[in-house]
Amino acid sequence: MPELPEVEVVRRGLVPAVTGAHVAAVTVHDQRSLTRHTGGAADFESALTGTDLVCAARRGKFLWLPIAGVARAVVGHLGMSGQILLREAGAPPERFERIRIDLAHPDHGELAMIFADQRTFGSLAIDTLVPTADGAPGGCGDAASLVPTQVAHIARDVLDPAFDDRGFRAQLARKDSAVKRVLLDQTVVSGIGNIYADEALWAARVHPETPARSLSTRTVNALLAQIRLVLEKALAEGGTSFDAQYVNVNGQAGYFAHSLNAYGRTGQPCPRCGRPIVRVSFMNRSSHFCPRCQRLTR
DNA sequence: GGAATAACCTGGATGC
DNA sequence: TGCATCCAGGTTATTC
Repeated sequence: MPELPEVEVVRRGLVPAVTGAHVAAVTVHDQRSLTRHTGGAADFESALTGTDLVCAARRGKFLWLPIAGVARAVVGHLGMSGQILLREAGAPPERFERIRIDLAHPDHGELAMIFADQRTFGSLAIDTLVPTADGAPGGCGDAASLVPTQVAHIARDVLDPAFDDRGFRAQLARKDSAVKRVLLDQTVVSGIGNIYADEALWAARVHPETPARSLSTRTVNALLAQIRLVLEKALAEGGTSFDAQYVNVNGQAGYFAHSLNAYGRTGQPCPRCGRPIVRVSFMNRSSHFCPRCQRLTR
Protein backbone atom coordinates (compact mmCIF):
# COMPACT_ATOMS: atom_id res chain seq x y z
CA MET A 1 0.00 0.00 0.00
CA PRO A 2 1.69 3.22 -1.07
CA GLU A 3 2.25 5.47 1.92
CA LEU A 4 4.76 8.29 2.27
CA PRO A 5 7.98 6.23 1.81
CA GLU A 6 6.62 4.39 -1.23
CA VAL A 7 5.36 7.60 -2.85
CA GLU A 8 8.67 9.33 -2.14
CA VAL A 9 10.56 6.44 -3.77
CA VAL A 10 8.36 6.88 -6.84
CA ARG A 11 8.88 10.66 -6.82
CA ARG A 12 12.67 10.27 -6.67
CA GLY A 13 12.51 7.84 -9.53
CA LEU A 14 10.47 10.25 -11.60
CA VAL A 15 12.66 13.32 -11.06
CA PRO A 16 15.30 12.62 -13.74
CA ALA A 17 12.70 11.44 -16.24
CA VAL A 18 10.16 14.25 -15.96
CA THR A 19 12.31 17.30 -15.18
CA GLY A 20 12.39 19.26 -18.43
CA ALA A 21 10.51 16.53 -20.33
CA HIS A 22 8.10 17.31 -23.15
CA VAL A 23 4.73 15.52 -23.22
CA ALA A 24 4.50 14.08 -26.71
CA ALA A 25 1.27 12.11 -26.34
CA VAL A 26 -1.29 11.03 -23.74
CA THR A 27 -3.52 7.96 -23.94
CA VAL A 28 -6.27 7.29 -21.40
CA HIS A 29 -7.26 3.61 -21.40
CA ASP A 30 -9.59 3.76 -18.41
CA GLN A 31 -11.65 6.78 -17.36
CA ARG A 32 -11.88 5.47 -13.80
CA SER A 33 -8.30 6.61 -13.29
CA LEU A 34 -9.42 10.20 -13.87
CA THR A 35 -11.93 10.43 -11.04
CA ARG A 36 -10.17 13.53 -9.70
CA HIS A 37 -10.03 15.17 -13.13
CA THR A 38 -13.10 17.27 -13.89
CA GLY A 39 -12.92 17.40 -17.69
CA GLY A 40 -12.94 13.75 -18.79
CA ALA A 41 -10.44 11.74 -20.82
CA ALA A 42 -10.40 13.88 -23.97
CA ASP A 43 -9.84 17.02 -21.94
CA PHE A 44 -7.03 15.37 -19.95
CA GLU A 45 -5.29 14.21 -23.11
CA SER A 46 -5.56 17.53 -24.96
CA ALA A 47 -4.67 19.68 -21.96
CA LEU A 48 -1.50 17.73 -21.23
CA THR A 49 -0.23 16.93 -24.72
CA GLY A 50 2.40 19.40 -25.91
CA THR A 51 3.27 20.73 -22.47
CA ASP A 52 6.63 20.63 -20.67
CA LEU A 53 7.04 19.29 -17.14
CA VAL A 54 9.08 21.13 -14.52
CA CYS A 55 9.80 18.68 -11.71
CA ALA A 56 8.21 16.06 -9.43
CA ALA A 57 6.80 17.18 -6.09
CA ARG A 58 5.11 15.39 -3.20
CA ARG A 59 3.12 16.12 -0.07
CA GLY A 60 2.03 13.13 1.98
CA LYS A 61 0.77 10.53 -0.48
CA PHE A 62 0.03 13.03 -3.26
CA LEU A 63 2.42 13.55 -6.17
CA TRP A 64 2.32 16.34 -8.71
CA LEU A 65 4.24 17.37 -11.81
CA PRO A 66 4.08 21.15 -12.38
CA ILE A 67 3.54 22.21 -15.99
CA ALA A 68 5.91 24.88 -17.36
CA GLY A 69 4.53 28.36 -17.96
CA VAL A 70 1.15 27.87 -16.30
CA ALA A 71 -0.03 27.50 -12.70
CA ARG A 72 -1.18 23.94 -13.28
CA ALA A 73 0.14 20.45 -12.54
CA VAL A 74 -0.55 16.81 -13.17
CA VAL A 75 -1.65 15.50 -9.77
CA GLY A 76 -1.44 11.83 -8.92
CA HIS A 77 -2.56 9.63 -6.06
CA LEU A 78 -1.62 5.95 -6.06
CA GLY A 79 -4.54 4.89 -3.89
CA MET A 80 -4.22 1.26 -2.84
CA SER A 81 -2.51 -0.30 -5.80
CA GLY A 82 -1.41 2.48 -8.15
CA GLN A 83 1.98 2.38 -9.83
CA ILE A 84 3.84 4.89 -11.97
CA LEU A 85 6.27 3.04 -14.20
CA LEU A 86 8.92 4.27 -16.61
CA ARG A 87 9.36 2.17 -19.72
CA GLU A 88 11.01 2.51 -23.10
CA ALA A 89 8.92 4.24 -25.73
CA GLY A 90 6.57 1.78 -27.40
CA ALA A 91 6.85 -0.78 -24.59
CA PRO A 92 4.00 -3.34 -24.56
CA PRO A 93 1.01 -2.53 -22.30
CA GLU A 94 1.45 -3.20 -18.60
CA ARG A 95 -1.03 -5.31 -16.72
CA PHE A 96 -3.68 -2.91 -15.35
CA GLU A 97 -2.30 -0.04 -17.45
CA ARG A 98 -4.79 2.84 -17.21
CA ILE A 99 -2.99 5.88 -18.62
CA ARG A 100 0.14 6.24 -20.75
CA ILE A 101 2.06 9.49 -21.09
CA ASP A 102 4.75 9.52 -23.77
CA LEU A 103 7.64 11.78 -22.87
CA ALA A 104 10.48 13.23 -24.93
CA HIS A 105 13.39 14.15 -22.69
CA PRO A 106 16.34 16.25 -23.92
CA ASP A 107 18.86 13.94 -22.20
CA HIS A 108 17.11 10.57 -21.90
CA GLY A 109 15.23 10.48 -25.18
CA GLU A 110 11.76 9.03 -25.49
CA LEU A 111 10.12 7.36 -22.49
CA ALA A 112 6.71 6.02 -21.58
CA MET A 113 5.36 7.03 -18.17
CA ILE A 114 2.65 4.52 -17.33
CA PHE A 115 -0.01 4.79 -14.65
CA ALA A 116 -1.11 1.26 -13.75
CA ASP A 117 -3.64 0.47 -11.05
CA GLN A 118 -5.30 -2.82 -10.19
CA ARG A 119 -8.03 -1.61 -7.85
CA THR A 120 -8.52 1.81 -9.47
CA PHE A 121 -8.47 3.67 -6.17
CA GLY A 122 -5.69 5.85 -7.54
CA SER A 123 -6.04 8.55 -10.16
CA LEU A 124 -4.40 11.31 -12.17
CA ALA A 125 -5.78 14.80 -12.78
CA ILE A 126 -4.77 18.19 -14.08
CA ASP A 127 -5.26 20.74 -11.35
CA THR A 128 -4.63 24.43 -10.64
CA LEU A 129 -1.71 25.40 -8.41
CA VAL A 130 -2.49 27.84 -5.61
CA PRO A 131 -0.21 29.57 -3.07
CA THR A 132 0.46 27.64 0.13
CA ALA A 133 -1.25 28.93 3.25
CA ASP A 134 2.02 29.25 5.18
CA GLY A 135 4.19 30.59 2.35
CA ALA A 136 6.56 27.63 2.56
CA PRO A 137 7.30 25.37 -0.44
CA GLY A 138 4.29 23.30 -1.47
CA GLY A 139 5.99 19.98 -0.93
CA CYS A 140 9.09 17.87 -1.23
CA GLY A 141 10.87 18.36 -4.53
CA ASP A 142 9.57 21.80 -5.49
CA ALA A 143 10.86 25.08 -4.07
CA ALA A 144 7.80 26.99 -5.30
CA SER A 145 5.25 27.94 -2.64
CA LEU A 146 2.45 26.43 -4.70
CA VAL A 147 0.27 23.40 -4.18
CA PRO A 148 -2.55 21.83 -6.23
CA THR A 149 -6.01 22.77 -4.98
CA GLN A 150 -6.74 19.08 -4.39
CA VAL A 151 -3.76 18.89 -2.03
CA ALA A 152 -4.18 22.26 -0.31
CA HIS A 153 -6.31 20.82 2.50
CA ILE A 154 -3.78 18.06 3.21
CA ALA A 155 -1.46 18.70 6.14
CA ARG A 156 2.28 18.63 5.67
CA ASP A 157 4.05 15.37 6.43
CA VAL A 158 6.54 14.87 9.23
CA LEU A 159 9.54 14.77 6.87
CA ASP A 160 8.61 18.23 5.52
CA PRO A 161 10.93 20.91 7.02
CA ALA A 162 7.88 23.16 7.34
CA PHE A 163 5.93 20.60 9.41
CA ASP A 164 4.62 22.29 12.55
CA ASP A 165 5.41 20.07 15.56
CA ARG A 166 3.72 22.46 17.96
CA GLY A 167 0.59 22.63 15.83
CA PHE A 168 0.50 18.83 15.67
CA ARG A 169 0.66 18.57 19.46
CA ALA A 170 -2.09 21.17 19.78
CA GLN A 171 -4.34 19.26 17.36
CA LEU A 172 -3.88 16.00 19.26
CA ALA A 173 -4.72 17.77 22.50
CA ARG A 174 -8.08 18.78 21.01
CA LYS A 175 -9.04 15.33 19.69
CA ASP A 176 -11.18 12.86 21.62
CA SER A 177 -10.64 10.26 18.89
CA ALA A 178 -8.32 7.30 19.11
CA VAL A 179 -4.75 8.33 18.38
CA LYS A 180 -4.53 5.96 15.43
CA ARG A 181 -7.57 7.57 13.84
CA VAL A 182 -5.86 10.96 14.20
CA LEU A 183 -2.63 9.65 12.65
CA LEU A 184 -4.63 8.44 9.65
CA ASP A 185 -6.35 11.82 9.30
CA GLN A 186 -4.46 13.44 6.42
CA THR A 187 -5.64 16.90 7.45
CA VAL A 188 -3.72 16.54 10.73
CA VAL A 189 -0.56 14.86 9.45
CA SER A 190 -0.16 13.43 5.95
CA GLY A 191 1.63 10.43 4.55
CA ILE A 192 0.77 7.91 7.29
CA GLY A 193 -1.36 4.91 6.40
CA ASN A 194 -2.34 1.76 8.24
CA ILE A 195 1.08 0.12 8.05
CA TYR A 196 3.20 2.98 9.38
CA ALA A 197 0.57 4.02 11.94
CA ASP A 198 0.78 0.54 13.48
CA GLU A 199 4.57 0.53 13.30
CA ALA A 200 5.02 3.98 14.84
CA LEU A 201 2.52 3.26 17.64
CA TRP A 202 4.32 -0.01 18.39
CA ALA A 203 7.68 1.75 18.47
CA ALA A 204 6.33 4.45 20.81
CA ARG A 205 4.53 1.85 22.97
CA VAL A 206 1.17 3.59 22.49
CA HIS A 207 -2.08 1.62 22.21
CA PRO A 208 -3.85 2.57 18.95
CA GLU A 209 -7.14 3.28 20.71
CA THR A 210 -5.68 5.65 23.29
CA PRO A 211 -7.64 8.92 23.15
CA ALA A 212 -5.37 11.44 21.48
CA ARG A 213 -6.00 14.18 24.02
CA SER A 214 -4.98 11.91 26.89
CA LEU A 215 -1.41 11.60 25.62
CA SER A 216 1.20 13.57 27.52
CA THR A 217 3.45 16.02 25.70
CA ARG A 218 6.33 13.67 26.35
CA THR A 219 4.48 10.75 24.76
CA VAL A 220 3.41 12.84 21.75
CA ASN A 221 7.01 13.92 21.24
CA ALA A 222 8.15 10.32 21.45
CA LEU A 223 5.45 9.27 18.99
CA LEU A 224 6.45 12.03 16.59
CA ALA A 225 10.08 10.92 16.81
CA GLN A 226 9.12 7.30 16.13
CA ILE A 227 6.95 8.28 13.16
CA ARG A 228 9.95 10.04 11.63
CA LEU A 229 12.26 7.12 12.39
CA VAL A 230 9.90 4.53 10.91
CA LEU A 231 9.25 6.55 7.76
CA GLU A 232 12.95 7.33 7.23
CA LYS A 233 13.92 3.69 7.73
CA ALA A 234 11.22 2.53 5.33
CA LEU A 235 12.36 5.11 2.80
CA ALA A 236 15.96 3.91 3.13
CA GLU A 237 14.80 0.35 2.44
CA GLY A 238 12.77 1.31 -0.61
CA GLY A 239 9.33 1.10 0.99
CA THR A 240 7.08 -1.80 1.93
CA SER A 241 6.05 -4.39 -0.66
CA PHE A 242 3.84 -7.34 0.30
CA ASP A 243 3.19 -8.44 -3.25
CA ALA A 244 3.22 -6.72 -6.62
CA GLN A 245 1.02 -3.94 -5.22
CA TYR A 246 3.87 -1.52 -4.68
CA VAL A 247 6.96 -1.16 -6.84
CA ASN A 248 9.23 1.73 -7.77
CA VAL A 249 9.27 3.30 -11.25
CA ASN A 250 11.42 0.42 -12.50
CA GLY A 251 9.02 -2.22 -11.18
CA GLN A 252 11.24 -3.24 -8.25
CA ALA A 253 9.86 -4.06 -4.78
CA GLY A 254 10.97 -2.49 -1.49
CA TYR A 255 12.40 -4.39 1.48
CA PHE A 256 10.78 -2.78 4.53
CA ALA A 257 8.23 -5.60 4.85
CA HIS A 258 11.09 -7.60 6.43
CA SER A 259 11.52 -4.91 9.10
CA LEU A 260 7.91 -4.71 10.28
CA ASN A 261 7.44 -5.26 14.02
CA ALA A 262 3.65 -5.20 14.35
CA TYR A 263 1.76 -4.79 11.08
CA GLY A 264 0.76 -8.10 9.52
CA ARG A 265 2.42 -10.11 12.32
CA THR A 266 -0.74 -11.40 14.00
CA GLY A 267 0.12 -14.25 16.39
CA GLN A 268 3.86 -13.83 15.97
CA PRO A 269 5.95 -12.85 19.00
CA CYS A 270 6.45 -9.17 19.71
CA PRO A 271 10.12 -8.45 18.90
CA ARG A 272 10.38 -6.57 22.22
CA CYS A 273 8.62 -8.77 24.81
CA GLY A 274 7.71 -11.99 23.00
CA ARG A 275 3.96 -11.79 23.59
CA PRO A 276 1.91 -12.53 20.44
CA ILE A 277 0.93 -9.54 18.35
CA VAL A 278 -2.85 -9.17 18.19
CA ARG A 279 -5.06 -7.91 15.39
CA VAL A 280 -8.30 -6.08 16.02
CA SER A 281 -10.82 -4.54 13.65
CA PHE A 282 -10.52 -0.78 13.56
CA MET A 283 -12.12 1.74 11.18
CA ASN A 284 -13.06 -0.89 8.59
CA ARG A 285 -9.48 -2.17 8.60
CA SER A 286 -7.04 -3.78 11.00
CA SER A 287 -4.88 -2.67 13.87
CA HIS A 288 -1.88 -4.71 14.95
CA PHE A 289 -0.27 -4.15 18.33
CA CYS A 290 1.39 -5.81 21.31
CA PRO A 291 -1.07 -6.09 24.22
CA ARG A 292 1.78 -6.02 26.75
CA CYS A 293 3.96 -3.21 25.36
CA GLN A 294 1.01 -1.10 24.28
CA ARG A 295 -1.37 -0.89 27.23
CA LEU A 296 -4.60 1.04 26.84
CA THR A 297 -4.75 3.92 29.32
CA ARG A 298 -7.68 6.30 29.35
C1' DG B 1 -18.54 21.41 13.57
C1' DG B 2 -16.60 17.22 14.93
C1' DA B 3 -16.72 12.33 14.77
C1' DA B 4 -17.97 7.94 12.87
C1' DT B 5 -19.27 5.06 9.12
C1' DA B 6 -20.12 3.33 4.42
C1' DA B 7 -18.89 3.05 -0.26
C1' DC B 8 -15.83 2.73 -3.98
C1' DC B 9 -12.81 -1.13 -6.34
C1' DT B 10 -10.63 -5.88 -7.86
C1' DG B 11 -7.65 -9.91 -7.50
C1' DG B 12 -5.93 -13.27 -4.36
C1' DA B 13 -6.92 -16.31 -0.56
C1' DT B 14 -9.96 -19.25 1.69
C1' DG B 15 -13.85 -22.27 2.50
C1' DC B 16 -17.25 -25.36 0.95
C1' DT C 1 -12.50 -28.25 -9.83
C1' DG C 2 -15.48 -24.50 -9.46
C1' DC C 3 -18.09 -21.21 -7.17
C1' DA C 4 -19.02 -17.92 -3.37
C1' DT C 5 -17.32 -15.13 0.10
C1' DC C 6 -13.97 -12.48 2.52
C1' DC C 7 -10.18 -9.36 2.81
C1' DA C 8 -6.89 -5.65 1.87
C1' DG C 9 -7.21 0.09 2.80
C1' DG C 10 -6.97 5.69 1.12
C1' DT C 11 -10.16 8.99 0.32
C1' DT C 12 -14.51 11.12 0.38
C1' DA C 13 -19.43 11.57 0.88
C1' DT C 14 -22.89 10.82 4.03
C1' DT C 15 -24.85 10.30 8.48
C1' DC C 16 -25.06 11.00 13.34
